[in-house]
Amino acid sequence: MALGRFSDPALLVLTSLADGPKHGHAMIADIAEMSGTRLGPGTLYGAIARLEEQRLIEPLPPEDRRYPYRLTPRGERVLRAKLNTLRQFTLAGLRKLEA
Amino acid sequence: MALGRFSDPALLVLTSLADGPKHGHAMIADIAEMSGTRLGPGTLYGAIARLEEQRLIEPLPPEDRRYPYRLTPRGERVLRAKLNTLRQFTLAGLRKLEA
DNA sequence: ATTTTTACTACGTGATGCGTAGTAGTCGAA
DNA sequence: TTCGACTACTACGCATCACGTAGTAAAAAT
Repeated sequence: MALGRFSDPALLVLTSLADGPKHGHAMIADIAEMSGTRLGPGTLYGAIARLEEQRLIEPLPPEDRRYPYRLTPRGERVLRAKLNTLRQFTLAGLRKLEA
Repeated sequence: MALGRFSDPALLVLTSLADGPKHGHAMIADIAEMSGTRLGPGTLYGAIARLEEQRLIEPLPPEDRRYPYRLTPRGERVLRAKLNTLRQFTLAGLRKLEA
């Protein structure tokens, strides 16, 4: 399966966790502020479950009714690589548009 | 529906057309070189059909058995906006990872 | 003449995006 | 003290999309 299937919500979640652990609801707020995209619960928690299966994020002990998650080392590596690739890709694309 | 659903293959196709019209097979080669992702025919032509429906790309007169496409003005605007957003997003994400 | 390459079309499955509805705890105000 | 609003999820389901496989057909190469 690899990581070819790396869709928007998953990337948003990983990036939201890049500066520290967060629980679901906090991610929604963070992502909305960061990107303007407000994920619905189905979208968010679906993405979270898949990322956990892939060991890119992992749960922390629950506090109250909150289930915080953080990046795994692997998740951090994958995120960094993905962001770098994307950055280069966008620069190449914008350069293409100039010509 | 908007443009929220703007997944990888669609972005790859638009970006491939950013520096000039191409037909399907040429896009596959271009995209593979550009991003390392080799789209299968189902993925590529599905994305092309959807982008044409959305008037982001349009067909040119066929040559031989080739069906070239080019960006519409709207497609170019949308691509530019998307690439800029993505670039800012990736920079913000990478900054988060530093801290 | 046969194989290979080019350029697609057709189709099906499973994953995923995304919305709606529902649950349950907490908190402040009437 | 009960009513509503907010927080933080869970459950469910439909429609879309990614992606692989198979097949068609013409042209080029051998």
